[in-house]
Amino acid sequence: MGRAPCCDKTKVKRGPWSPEEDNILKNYLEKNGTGGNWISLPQKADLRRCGKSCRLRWLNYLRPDIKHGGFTEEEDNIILTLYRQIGSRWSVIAANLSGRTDNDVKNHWNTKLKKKHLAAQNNNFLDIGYNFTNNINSSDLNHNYSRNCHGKLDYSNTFTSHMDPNVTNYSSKNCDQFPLPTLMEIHENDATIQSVQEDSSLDSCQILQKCATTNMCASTFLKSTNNIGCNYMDLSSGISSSSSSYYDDILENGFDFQENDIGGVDPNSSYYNNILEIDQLFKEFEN
DNA sequence: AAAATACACAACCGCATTATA
DNA sequence: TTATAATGCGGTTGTGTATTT
Repeated sequence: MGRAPCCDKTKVKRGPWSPEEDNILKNYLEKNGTGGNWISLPQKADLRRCGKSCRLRWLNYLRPDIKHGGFTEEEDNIILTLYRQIGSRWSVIAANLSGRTDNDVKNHWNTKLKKKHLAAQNNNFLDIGYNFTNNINSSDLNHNYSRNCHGKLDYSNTFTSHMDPNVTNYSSKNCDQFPLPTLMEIHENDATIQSVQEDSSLDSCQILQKCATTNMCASTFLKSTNNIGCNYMDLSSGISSSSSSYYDDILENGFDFQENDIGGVDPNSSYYNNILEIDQLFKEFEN
Protein backbone atom coordinates (compact mmCIF):
# COMPACT_ATOMS: atom_id res chain seq x y z
CA MET A 1 0.00 0.00 0.00
CA GLY A 2 1.49 3.27 -1.11
CA ARG A 3 0.71 6.65 0.28
CA ALA A 4 -2.47 8.36 -0.85
CA PRO A 5 -1.63 11.03 -3.43
CA CYS A 6 -2.18 14.66 -2.43
CA CYS A 7 -4.21 15.32 -5.58
CA ASP A 8 -5.54 13.59 -8.68
CA LYS A 9 -2.49 13.40 -10.92
CA THR A 10 -4.60 12.90 -14.01
CA LYS A 11 -6.32 16.25 -13.56
CA VAL A 12 -3.32 18.47 -12.88
CA LYS A 13 -0.63 19.80 -15.17
CA ARG A 14 2.95 18.85 -14.38
CA GLY A 15 6.37 19.92 -15.55
CA PRO A 16 7.69 23.45 -16.18
CA TRP A 17 5.46 26.41 -15.44
CA SER A 18 4.44 28.69 -18.27
CA PRO A 19 4.66 32.48 -17.92
CA GLU A 20 0.84 32.58 -18.00
CA GLU A 21 0.59 30.20 -15.05
CA ASP A 22 3.23 32.18 -13.18
CA ASN A 23 1.20 35.35 -13.70
CA ILE A 24 -2.01 33.78 -12.47
CA LEU A 25 -0.36 32.43 -9.34
CA LYS A 26 1.57 35.61 -8.64
CA ASN A 27 -1.47 37.85 -9.12
CA TYR A 28 -3.64 35.63 -7.01
CA LEU A 29 -1.16 35.43 -4.13
CA GLU A 30 -0.39 39.13 -4.19
CA LYS A 31 -4.09 39.90 -3.99
CA ASN A 32 -5.31 37.15 -1.66
CA GLY A 33 -2.34 35.49 0.01
CA THR A 34 -2.38 31.74 0.54
CA GLY A 35 -5.50 31.86 2.70
CA GLY A 36 -3.66 29.42 4.92
CA ASN A 37 -4.28 26.54 2.57
CA TRP A 38 -2.20 25.58 -0.42
CA ILE A 39 -4.24 22.51 -1.28
CA SER A 40 -7.39 24.46 -2.13
CA LEU A 41 -5.51 27.37 -3.70
CA PRO A 42 -5.22 26.07 -7.28
CA GLN A 43 -8.98 25.74 -7.53
CA LYS A 44 -9.56 29.23 -6.17
CA ALA A 45 -6.89 30.72 -8.42
CA ASP A 46 -8.14 28.72 -11.42
CA LEU A 47 -4.92 26.83 -11.94
CA ARG A 48 -4.71 23.21 -13.13
CA ARG A 49 -1.89 22.50 -10.73
CA CYS A 50 -1.33 20.52 -7.56
CA GLY A 51 -1.27 22.66 -4.39
CA LYS A 52 2.19 21.43 -3.54
CA SER A 53 3.41 22.44 -6.95
CA CYS A 54 1.96 25.96 -6.46
CA ARG A 55 3.61 26.26 -3.09
CA LEU A 56 6.99 25.21 -4.47
CA ARG A 57 6.74 27.52 -7.46
CA TRP A 58 5.95 30.47 -5.21
CA LEU A 59 8.54 29.74 -2.52
CA ASN A 60 11.38 28.88 -4.89
CA TYR A 61 10.77 31.18 -7.79
CA LEU A 62 7.96 33.72 -7.78
CA ARG A 63 8.24 35.07 -4.24
CA PRO A 64 9.68 38.61 -4.23
CA ASP A 65 13.28 39.33 -3.15
CA ILE A 66 14.62 35.96 -4.18
CA LYS A 67 18.14 35.87 -5.58
CA HIS A 68 18.96 33.41 -8.34
CA GLY A 69 22.40 32.13 -9.37
CA GLY A 70 25.61 34.11 -8.96
CA PHE A 71 26.58 32.90 -5.52
CA THR A 72 29.30 35.09 -4.05
CA GLU A 73 32.47 33.71 -2.51
CA GLU A 74 31.19 34.83 0.87
CA GLU A 75 28.00 32.84 0.38
CA ASP A 76 30.02 29.82 -0.73
CA ASN A 77 32.08 30.02 2.45
CA ILE A 78 28.98 30.22 4.61
CA ILE A 79 27.49 27.17 2.89
CA LEU A 80 30.73 25.19 3.15
CA THR A 81 31.17 26.07 6.80
CA LEU A 82 27.59 25.26 7.75
CA TYR A 83 27.60 22.04 5.76
CA ARG A 84 30.65 20.88 7.67
CA GLN A 85 28.92 21.71 10.91
CA ILE A 86 25.36 20.50 10.35
CA GLY A 87 25.35 18.53 7.10
CA SER A 88 22.65 18.76 4.45
CA ARG A 89 20.10 20.78 6.40
CA TRP A 90 19.47 23.03 3.43
CA SER A 91 16.64 25.04 4.91
CA VAL A 92 18.81 25.97 7.91
CA ILE A 93 21.72 26.86 5.66
CA ALA A 94 19.48 28.89 3.34
CA ALA A 95 18.09 30.78 6.33
CA ASN A 96 21.59 32.14 6.86
CA LEU A 97 21.74 33.56 3.35
CA SER A 98 19.42 36.41 2.51
CA GLY A 99 17.23 35.79 -0.52
CA ARG A 100 18.33 32.20 -1.07
CA THR A 101 16.02 29.20 -1.03
CA ASP A 102 16.85 25.74 0.23
CA ASN A 103 16.39 24.35 -3.27
CA ASP A 104 18.83 26.88 -4.70
CA VAL A 105 21.43 26.18 -2.05
CA LYS A 106 21.03 22.44 -2.53
CA ASN A 107 21.41 22.74 -6.32
CA HIS A 108 24.43 24.97 -5.94
CA TRP A 109 25.97 22.47 -3.55
CA ASN A 110 25.36 19.50 -5.83
CA THR A 111 26.70 21.20 -8.94
CA LYS A 112 29.58 23.29 -7.60
CA LEU A 113 30.43 23.11 -3.94
CA LYS A 114 30.44 19.36 -3.39
CA LYS A 115 33.60 18.95 -5.45
CA LYS A 116 35.22 21.88 -3.71
CA HIS A 117 34.31 20.38 -0.36
CA LEU A 118 35.74 16.94 -1.20
CA ALA A 119 38.94 18.41 -2.62
CA ALA A 120 39.44 20.58 0.45
CA GLN A 121 38.83 17.62 2.69
CA ASN A 122 41.63 15.66 1.04
CA ASN A 123 44.03 18.57 1.13
CA ASN A 124 43.24 19.32 4.74
CA PHE A 125 44.02 15.81 5.68
CA LEU A 126 47.46 15.86 4.13
CA ASP A 127 48.02 19.32 5.46
CA ILE A 128 47.28 18.40 9.04
CA GLY A 129 49.85 15.68 9.08
CA TYR A 130 52.49 17.56 7.26
CA ASN A 131 52.58 20.98 8.79
CA PHE A 132 52.51 19.39 12.18
CA THR A 133 56.17 18.57 11.89
CA ASN A 134 56.99 21.81 10.21
CA ASN A 135 55.45 24.14 12.72
CA ILE A 136 56.00 22.66 16.11
CA ASN A 137 59.30 23.28 17.72
CA SER A 138 60.71 19.77 18.06
CA SER A 139 62.47 20.63 21.30
CA ASP A 140 59.02 21.12 22.83
CA LEU A 141 57.95 17.71 21.72
CA ASN A 142 60.52 15.22 22.85
CA HIS A 143 59.81 11.72 21.58
CA ASN A 144 56.73 12.91 19.79
CA TYR A 145 57.63 11.57 16.42
CA SER A 146 60.37 9.55 14.86
CA ARG A 147 61.22 7.87 11.61
CA ASN A 148 60.30 4.31 11.01
CA CYS A 149 62.50 1.70 9.39
CA HIS A 150 61.45 2.93 5.96
CA GLY A 151 62.54 6.44 6.78
CA LYS A 152 58.95 7.69 6.89
CA LEU A 153 57.51 9.75 9.69
CA ASP A 154 56.03 7.78 12.53
CA TYR A 155 53.41 9.57 14.62
CA SER A 156 53.02 6.82 17.16
CA ASN A 157 53.11 9.34 19.98
CA THR A 158 50.52 11.56 18.39
CA PHE A 159 47.27 11.44 20.23
CA THR A 160 44.14 11.70 18.18
CA SER A 161 41.08 13.18 19.74
CA HIS A 162 38.94 10.15 20.52
CA MET A 163 38.26 11.59 23.90
CA ASP A 164 36.16 9.57 26.28
CA PRO A 165 32.86 11.44 26.35
CA ASN A 166 32.43 10.39 29.99
CA VAL A 167 35.54 12.27 30.99
CA THR A 168 34.58 15.89 31.16
CA ASN A 169 37.66 17.28 32.76
CA TYR A 170 41.02 16.69 31.19
CA SER A 171 43.93 18.33 32.86
CA SER A 172 47.63 18.01 33.31
CA LYS A 173 46.81 15.80 36.29
CA ASN A 174 44.88 13.19 34.37
CA CYS A 175 46.42 13.49 30.94
CA ASP A 176 47.33 9.83 31.06
CA GLN A 177 43.66 9.16 30.41
CA PHE A 178 44.09 10.46 26.91
CA PRO A 179 43.30 7.66 24.48
CA LEU A 180 45.92 5.42 23.06
CA PRO A 181 47.83 6.86 20.14
CA THR A 182 47.30 5.79 16.58
CA LEU A 183 50.14 5.16 14.23
CA MET A 184 50.35 7.43 11.24
CA GLU A 185 52.71 7.38 8.41
CA ILE A 186 52.83 10.45 6.29
CA HIS A 187 54.13 9.87 2.84
CA GLU A 188 56.10 13.01 2.48
CA ASN A 189 56.09 13.01 -1.28
CA ASP A 190 52.30 12.99 -1.35
CA ALA A 191 51.87 15.86 1.02
CA THR A 192 51.28 19.37 -0.15
CA ILE A 193 52.20 22.25 2.06
CA GLN A 194 49.59 24.93 2.17
CA SER A 195 49.90 28.31 3.73
CA VAL A 196 49.93 28.12 7.48
CA GLN A 197 48.32 30.53 9.84
CA GLU A 198 50.05 30.81 13.18
CA ASP A 199 48.75 33.06 15.86
CA SER A 200 51.43 33.07 18.53
CA SER A 201 49.38 35.31 20.79
CA LEU A 202 47.03 32.44 21.62
CA ASP A 203 47.86 29.53 23.89
CA SER A 204 46.31 26.07 23.54
CA CYS A 205 43.45 26.90 25.82
CA GLN A 206 42.52 29.94 23.80
CA ILE A 207 42.95 28.07 20.55
CA LEU A 208 40.61 25.37 21.77
CA GLN A 209 38.05 27.88 22.91
CA LYS A 210 38.29 29.55 19.56
CA CYS A 211 37.73 26.17 17.97
CA ALA A 212 34.63 25.60 20.02
CA THR A 213 33.03 28.94 19.28
CA THR A 214 34.00 29.55 15.68
CA ASN A 215 34.50 27.46 12.62
CA MET A 216 37.84 26.23 13.83
CA CYS A 217 38.03 22.51 14.44
CA ALA A 218 40.70 20.82 16.49
CA SER A 219 41.80 17.61 14.86
CA THR A 220 44.76 16.03 16.56
CA PHE A 221 45.79 16.07 20.15
CA LEU A 222 49.33 15.46 21.23
CA LYS A 223 51.22 15.06 24.45
CA SER A 224 54.89 15.07 25.24
CA THR A 225 56.92 15.00 28.44
CA ASN A 226 56.61 18.70 29.02
CA ASN A 227 53.70 20.02 27.01
CA ILE A 228 50.40 19.31 25.36
CA GLY A 229 48.91 20.78 22.25
CA CYS A 230 46.61 20.31 19.34
CA ASN A 231 46.35 20.63 15.62
CA TYR A 232 43.43 22.66 14.44
CA MET A 233 41.86 23.69 11.21
CA ASP A 234 39.83 26.62 9.97
CA LEU A 235 36.87 24.90 8.35
CA SER A 236 36.06 27.72 5.98
CA SER A 237 39.53 28.18 4.54
CA GLY A 238 40.90 24.69 5.07
CA ILE A 239 44.04 26.16 6.62
CA SER A 240 45.41 24.08 9.45
CA SER A 241 47.95 24.82 12.10
CA SER A 242 48.90 23.88 15.63
CA SER A 243 49.50 25.20 19.12
CA SER A 244 50.83 23.86 22.39
CA SER A 245 51.20 24.78 26.06
CA TYR A 246 53.67 23.80 28.73
CA TYR A 247 52.37 21.88 31.72
CA ASP A 248 54.06 24.39 33.98
CA ASP A 249 52.07 27.21 32.45
CA ILE A 250 48.89 25.23 32.77
CA LEU A 251 49.53 24.44 36.42
CA GLU A 252 50.39 28.04 37.09
CA ASN A 253 47.28 29.38 35.41
CA GLY A 254 45.00 26.67 36.73
CA PHE A 255 43.90 25.74 33.26
CA ASP A 256 41.88 22.58 32.58
CA PHE A 257 40.36 21.18 29.43
CA GLN A 258 36.74 21.31 30.37
CA GLU A 259 33.38 21.01 28.75
CA ASN A 260 33.18 22.72 25.40
CA ASP A 261 36.89 22.29 25.01
CA ILE A 262 38.06 19.32 23.09
CA GLY A 263 38.55 17.00 26.03
CA GLY A 264 35.02 17.01 27.30
CA VAL A 265 33.29 17.93 24.09
CA ASP A 266 29.58 17.18 23.99
CA PRO A 267 29.17 13.98 21.96
CA ASN A 268 25.92 15.33 20.52
CA SER A 269 27.53 18.42 19.09
CA SER A 270 28.48 18.91 15.48
CA TYR A 271 31.90 19.81 16.77
CA TYR A 272 32.31 16.30 18.13
CA ASN A 273 31.20 14.86 14.79
CA ASN A 274 33.83 16.92 13.03
CA ILE A 275 36.44 15.38 15.24
CA LEU A 276 35.23 11.87 14.56
CA GLU A 277 35.11 12.58 10.85
CA ILE A 278 38.66 13.81 10.80
CA ASP A 279 39.88 10.94 12.91
CA GLN A 280 38.20 8.60 10.44
CA LEU A 281 40.20 10.23 7.67
CA PHE A 282 43.36 9.60 9.61
CA LYS A 283 42.42 5.98 10.05
CA GLU A 284 41.70 5.53 6.36
CA PHE A 285 45.03 7.04 5.54
CA GLU A 286 46.75 4.56 7.79
CA ASN A 287 45.15 1.58 6.02
C1' DA B 1 27.09 19.07 -38.37
C1' DA B 2 25.22 15.60 -35.51
C1' DA B 3 25.33 12.81 -31.57
C1' DA B 4 26.77 12.15 -27.00
C1' DT B 5 27.76 13.85 -22.69
C1' DA B 6 27.94 17.20 -18.99
C1' DC B 7 25.89 20.74 -16.51
C1' DA B 8 22.51 23.79 -14.20
C1' DC B 9 18.39 24.39 -12.34
C1' DA B 10 13.42 23.44 -11.91
C1' DA B 11 10.17 20.32 -10.31
C1' DC B 12 8.47 16.14 -8.18
C1' DC B 13 8.06 12.45 -4.63
C1' DG B 14 7.32 10.65 -0.37
C1' DC B 15 8.49 10.71 4.50
C1' DA B 16 8.44 13.44 8.87
C1' DT B 17 6.54 16.89 11.44
C1' DT B 18 3.00 20.03 12.73
C1' DA B 19 -1.69 21.74 12.83
C1' DT B 20 -6.46 21.01 13.22
C1' DA B 21 -10.91 18.99 13.89
C1' DT C 1 -6.48 12.04 22.84
C1' DT C 2 -6.50 10.61 18.28
C1' DA C 3 -7.14 10.59 13.38
C1' DT C 4 -6.48 13.10 9.44
C1' DA C 5 -4.95 16.90 6.64
C1' DA C 6 -1.54 20.25 5.56
C1' DT C 7 2.99 21.69 5.33
C1' DG C 8 8.10 21.34 5.43
C1' DC C 9 12.00 19.16 3.97
C1' DG C 10 15.64 16.68 1.57
C1' DG C 11 16.66 13.22 -1.93
C1' DT C 12 15.96 12.43 -6.56
C1' DT C 13 14.50 12.98 -11.22
C1' DG C 14 13.32 15.66 -15.35
C1' DT C 15 14.31 19.08 -18.74
C1' DG C 16 16.59 22.47 -21.34
C1' DT C 17 21.11 24.22 -22.64
C1' DA C 18 26.10 24.13 -23.26
C1' DT C 19 30.12 21.71 -24.33
C1' DT C 20 32.73 17.97 -26.13
C1' DT C 21 33.51 14.19 -29.19
